[in-house]
Amino acid sequence: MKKLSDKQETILSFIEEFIDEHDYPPSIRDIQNGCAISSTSVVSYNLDRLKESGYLNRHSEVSRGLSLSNQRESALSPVSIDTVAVPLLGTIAAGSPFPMPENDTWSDLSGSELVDLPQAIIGTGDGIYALKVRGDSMIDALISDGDLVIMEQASSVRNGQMAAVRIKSDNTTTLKHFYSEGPRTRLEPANSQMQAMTFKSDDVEVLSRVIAVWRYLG
Amino acid sequence: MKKLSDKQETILSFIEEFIDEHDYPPSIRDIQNGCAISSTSVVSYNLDRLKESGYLNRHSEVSRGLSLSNQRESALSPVSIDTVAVPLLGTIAAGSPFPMPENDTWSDLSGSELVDLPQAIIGTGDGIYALKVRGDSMIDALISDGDLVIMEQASSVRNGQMAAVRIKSDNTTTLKHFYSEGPRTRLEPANSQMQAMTFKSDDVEVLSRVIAVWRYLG
DNA sequence: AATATATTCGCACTAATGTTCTGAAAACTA
DNA sequence: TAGTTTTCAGAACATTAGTGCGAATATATT
Repeated sequence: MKKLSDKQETILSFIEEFIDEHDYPPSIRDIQNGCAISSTSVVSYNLDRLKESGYLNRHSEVSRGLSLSNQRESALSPVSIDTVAVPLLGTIAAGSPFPMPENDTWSDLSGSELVDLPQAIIGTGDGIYALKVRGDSMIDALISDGDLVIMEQASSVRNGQMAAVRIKSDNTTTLKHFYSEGPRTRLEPANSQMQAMTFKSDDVEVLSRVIAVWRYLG
Repeated sequence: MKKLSDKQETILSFIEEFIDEHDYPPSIRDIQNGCAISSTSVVSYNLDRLKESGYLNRHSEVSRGLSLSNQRESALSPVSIDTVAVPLLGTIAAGSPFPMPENDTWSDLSGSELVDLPQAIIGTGDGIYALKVRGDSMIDALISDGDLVIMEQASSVRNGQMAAVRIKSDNTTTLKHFYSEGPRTRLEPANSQMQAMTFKSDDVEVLSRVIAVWRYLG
C-alpha cells in the first residue's frame, strides 16, 4: 500500500481518535482544526488521497461520511475480535453441590458476573456457563484452586469426559469423569484419593460437560 | 429504563443497522426515510426521547452526531466484547528449546496463527504470545499435552512464577519455576521427575512469564 | 366529556458541512 | 535550471442536515 505523507498519517490518526472518542466520524472542519490545517480544501484533498490509497472510505456529499477501511483497522495490532460473555455462576468445591442454572431462568442471568470467552470456541454462548474452582479436589484432572471451568449444558457425554452429573437417588450433583458401562455408569472423581463409584445408568443424569479450563496466573 | 414506543424501537434498530452498514451514523433525514416517518421534526422529537431514556447520545448541531449508549449495546445478547488476538508462536515440548519472538520482528507476526483472548485479561496484547504444549513435561504444573500457555514478555518475575528463561552460558531456553536466591537463581522444572538446578543469577535471563493457561476439552 | 399531556405535521429557516475553482507554493524530474 | 506534478490557500458556493414553531392529532387523566 502506498506510503502516506506526514499530513496524511496525522489525519488518519486523528480520524481514528475522533471516532474512538465520539463514536461518529469527524467533519472536514473537525479534521482541519484538529490537525491544524489551513484550509478545508487541503483536508478534502488529502482525504481523497487516503481513499485512493485504500486507508479509508469516503462517501461524497455525506457529512461525516468517513469510515476506516478494514486494512487500516487490522493494521492496528493487536486484532480485535468478538467474544461472548458467559455467566460465572459460582464456585465449585470438593464434593459439595454446586450451582446450576435454575429451571428456565437461563436467559435471566443478569445478576451474575460474566466471563469473556472467544466466540470461535463457544459459538453463541447458549447453554454455556463458568464455575470457579475452590480447593484442589480436582487436582488429578489438572484443575486447581482458582481455575475457571467452562461448562456446556449437555444431556450426554462421551466416555472419559468430565461432566456435571446428578445422582437422582441422592439428589446430589458433582463433577466427575463419566464412563458408561452398559446398565451401570462409573463415575471417577478427578482426585485419585477418592474412590470411583458405579451407579445404575438410569440413576445418573448428565447435566453439562466440561469444555474448557482457564487458569489465570497473572 | 423507560419503555420505548414502537416508533422509538424502530428508530433505534434503524440506527444500529445503519451504523453497522455504513460505519457512520444516519442523518435525521436518513432515519426519516428509513423508518417511513412523515417529518424530520418527528424524528428529532423521538431522538430526544431516546436520549432522555438513555438509549443514545445526541450531540446538538452536529450532523449525524448520534451514538448508541452502552446500555443499549450491552442489551443485545449475547454480549459481545473485544478481545485481542495473540500470535500462537509454536509448540513447546519437554526440555526442547521453543520459539521466541525474533529480535524486533515483534510487530511482524502476520504469518503466525492467532489465538483470541479476553482483552480484560491481557490488556492491549502487546508482548503477549501463546505456545501450545506438547507432551506432559509440565504435568506437575497442571499443564498437559494440548494446553495453550499464554506468555507475556517480561524481564523479571516474582519467585515461584513460571517463566521462560534463557541460560546464557548454554544459550538454551526453557520453561521453569523461577526462584531468586540472591547471587544464585534456582530453576525448578514443572515435572518432579526432573532436578532443580541453580545458576549464577547473571547467567539467567528472564524472557517472559506465564500468565495463563487455556485447556480446551471440546 | 373536559382537560392535560404527549406525539405528529409541514414547512421555513439557519447552521453545519462538503465541493469547487483559481492561483501559488513546494516537491520532484529530467 | 526548466518543466512537471503534487500539495496548499483562501474564499465563494451548494448541499446536507439540524432546529424552531404553530397547529393538528392522538393518548392519557380526572
